[in-house]
Amino acid sequence: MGIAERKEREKEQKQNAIIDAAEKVIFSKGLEAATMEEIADVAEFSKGTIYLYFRNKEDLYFAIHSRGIQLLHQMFEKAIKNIEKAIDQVLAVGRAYYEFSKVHADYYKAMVYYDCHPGKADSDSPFAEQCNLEGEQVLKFLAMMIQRGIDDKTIRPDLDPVKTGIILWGQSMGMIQLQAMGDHHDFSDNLGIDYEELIYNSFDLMVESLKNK
Amino acid sequence: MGIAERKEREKEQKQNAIIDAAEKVIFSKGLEAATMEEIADVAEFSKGTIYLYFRNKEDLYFAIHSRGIQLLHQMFEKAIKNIEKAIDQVLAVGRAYYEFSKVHADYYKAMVYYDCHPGKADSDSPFAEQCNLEGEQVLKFLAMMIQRGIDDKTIRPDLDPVKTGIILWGQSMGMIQLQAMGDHHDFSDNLGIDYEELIYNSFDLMVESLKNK
DNA sequence: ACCAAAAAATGACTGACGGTCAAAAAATAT
DNA sequence: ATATTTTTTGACCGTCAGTCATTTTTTGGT
Repeated sequence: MGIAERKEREKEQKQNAIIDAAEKVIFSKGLEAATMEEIADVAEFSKGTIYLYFRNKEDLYFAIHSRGIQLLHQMFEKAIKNIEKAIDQVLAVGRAYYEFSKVHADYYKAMVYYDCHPGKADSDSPFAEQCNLEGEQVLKFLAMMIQRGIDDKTIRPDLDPVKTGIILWGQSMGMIQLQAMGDHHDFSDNLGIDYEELIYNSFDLMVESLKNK
Repeated sequence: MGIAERKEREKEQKQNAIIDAAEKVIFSKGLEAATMEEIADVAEFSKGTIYLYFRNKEDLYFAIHSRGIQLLHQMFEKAIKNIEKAIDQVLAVGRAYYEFSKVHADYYKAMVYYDCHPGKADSDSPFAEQCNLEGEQVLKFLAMMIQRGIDDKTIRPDLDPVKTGIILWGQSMGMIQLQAMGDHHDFSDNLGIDYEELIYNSFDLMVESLKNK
């Protein structure tokens, strides 16, 4: 009797359809302006149904966030594909991150929103859980890259791979966030700073500080 | 006739009293949970009066944010007081930033909220303006520090002071934000990472990459 | 085919909150 | 004492997240 399985599948399909709708609405109108009612309309469900599949609005953010991390992770994997030395992979991953923040700006914004938000205490939805897991996987990816660099002697052997991975993550995030800040506030448009160049400069500095000379 | 002047003074006092009340409420209940009604109660005004002094809720955030930057700037100034070499000042400022994020966690959170928020288009309140100005002053402070380092030969002469200042700012912000993320999501508590150590490590790496060797 | 029980979907309703504004109160000027 | 201007008020409005009694659809036994 495959009814239970079919229902399981249908439930997941409906969930994904709702996330699709949420993306459409949120990406076009912004996080705050998007209403559950409109998301429901686009998903062709009633509002009440949305709440059968997601605990609340925040939960929908988590789901979108999760898709974003997966996309980012894929871009990271692709970025290092044809690069020999791990130290060069570090730069490639940094650039991929920046690329992500531009090409998938909507996902990026959703992710930042989640990261910067104090998050209600009861964030124990399956989607929040998945975000954490996927975040850890990205960190693991970075740590492995550093380890390869130590192994192939292109990265200083005195660095801790896990910690260094986290540091790279944090510093890159900060630089990219800086640009995002500059975008929505008028913050320092005064000197006409080229953020792309600045970010690449910062990546160079970071790579420089890791190099095994 | 000093009535106009007195009224001016009173208006400012009332404004500050409202910001005080907003801080009390927002710092104790969080940004979202705080209501204008409660802020008004604490300030001992009616809700309508609040809106005579502030355009909207966001405007109150800006005012709090502005106080936060001023405090941070003061801590930066104090941090470099008795330090000779500019390169050592860089580290001191980084540590002061981290200190700020811990000691004035409430202000820090308010500032992050502002920085990460897409910000409604009409952010042309006097308080938003002031935030931008104060932010630029901090950047100027950092740029001057780098310039001193180039002058006293402790920092690489090939670096652009303004850009490098911004990079330091962005990278430090990213590292500290990482810790804040770890605090409210369960993000990578798995490996029991000591964030304080990690942040200090990252500062060391940054300083290292600036040193004139 | 039929029907009862279970599962899924609905949408009117609630409570809460940000923001407004006509009216009231207070301060000032004449 | 009174007219005028400034300041304050709080009832009111529209909106939206989230709920739940009711309806619709699906399932499984006969």
